[in-house]
Amino acid sequence: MTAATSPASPDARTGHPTEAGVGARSRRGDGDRTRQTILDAADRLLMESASEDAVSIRAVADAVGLTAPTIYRHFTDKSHLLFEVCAVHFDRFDREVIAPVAERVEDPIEALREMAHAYVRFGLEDPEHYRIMFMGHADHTPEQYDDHQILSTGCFGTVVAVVERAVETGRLRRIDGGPLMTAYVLWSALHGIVATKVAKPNMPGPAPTALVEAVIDANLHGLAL
Amino acid sequence: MTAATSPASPDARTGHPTEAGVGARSRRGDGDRTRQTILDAADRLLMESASEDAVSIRAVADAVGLTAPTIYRHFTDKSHLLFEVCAVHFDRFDREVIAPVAERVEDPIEALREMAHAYVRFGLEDPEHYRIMFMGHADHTPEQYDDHQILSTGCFGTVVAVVERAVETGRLRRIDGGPLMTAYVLWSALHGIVATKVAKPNMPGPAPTALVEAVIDANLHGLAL
DNA sequence: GTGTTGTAGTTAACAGCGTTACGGGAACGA
DNA sequence: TCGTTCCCGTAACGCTGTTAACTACAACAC
Repeated sequence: MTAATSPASPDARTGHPTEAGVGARSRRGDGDRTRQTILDAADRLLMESASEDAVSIRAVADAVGLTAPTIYRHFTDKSHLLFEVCAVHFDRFDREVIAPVAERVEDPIEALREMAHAYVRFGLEDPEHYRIMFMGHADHTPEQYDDHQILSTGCFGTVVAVVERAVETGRLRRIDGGPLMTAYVLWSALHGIVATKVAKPNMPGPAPTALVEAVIDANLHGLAL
Repeated sequence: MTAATSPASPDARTGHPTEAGVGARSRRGDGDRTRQTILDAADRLLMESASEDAVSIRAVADAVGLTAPTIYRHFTDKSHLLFEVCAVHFDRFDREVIAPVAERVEDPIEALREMAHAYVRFGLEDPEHYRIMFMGHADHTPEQYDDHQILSTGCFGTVVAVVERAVETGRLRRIDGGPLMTAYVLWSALHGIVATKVAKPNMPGPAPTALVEAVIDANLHGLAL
């Protein structure tokens, strides 16, 4: 990568951190910088390999020029590392995509439609992140991501708020279970679309974009005659 | 289990196969019986442990009183073994649950409603089977389950037929993409419900049954006012 | 009865995994 | 200068899926 030093070479004590590597032993307070370097490397590995299996502790360690046990000084667990990597993506998605739509788009229906497309686009962009966050075994999930946390991470609250606005302005029916249930209904369908495409990218079927349109239309206007 | 021999003991050459074990070396043509024994053991392990990780090749081999490499004489791969285990469940579900509903229930709408509930019930009954079949990495999927096969396994064809009947009898709208698209819309929502509950059983939210009702109602009558 | 063949099984081993125990050295405060 | 603290490496454990090489034995032909 860089010309200065061969990055992440096993025995290179060449001095300063390389692009992705750590290089010489970090200073006393530089643990956090190393931690961030590890996060970045894991993120990159996860995106490039598109498989959680390829992101082994040893692979991450190699990528940053450390040894495997050192990772455990910065992260308690492999699942903690991976979830933190994914949480960054989900947080940014909520902050930079969903929240702006909620503010920008006046019409709640149109806002929901835009969010739906953005959500599916986001899920399919880095499928492995989506898989780890929403499709992984609960036993492999760190405690802090259990239950409510994983929902708030997934921009669910923003959607509920928009649904509430739509119900209050008379754009959506009020169903049993309230706006929360409505949000779950919509989210389930979108999650189904993403989860299918993430798990089986080559499965035949309609293009996600067309399916999202159909799902929204069906949920809004109904399929029955 | 049985009183005759200690099942699956490492060195027991005591004679006849035990309940789950193979026991004495099988005859020339008895390879298929051993194969089935392995399938049953893997199925049982998968249901009891509720985790694919617990179903290691060695664990299966131990359960039937064989050594790990022997498994490879009957199955080319771990994924092939697991998928065959799951395919049995899905086939039976289609044959014994979905198909009878399609025949028994005259009203296509009511049939779809019953199928939807049955589908979710089935998925949550043995979650690990559902996870392996529909939520696993495509790279871990044996070739013969790729693409169309996995769809026909999942009772999709039966649903499409019912939707077609509903459209032709004027019970459902004809949407862009035809009955196939309608089936995908409905299936996506159901898959979303099951996939969420399979991955995160403790996640807060409405009970699956209530959610299924809400999803069906929304898709039939629409949420918009 | 005596090979021969093919099947079903074994043992040993490889490469990789997540993870832990332990030790050493550099950087800091005193 | 001493002692503490933080960062990291080496070695190792027990597990995984999988392969190679070999053995035991039932079934067949002669």
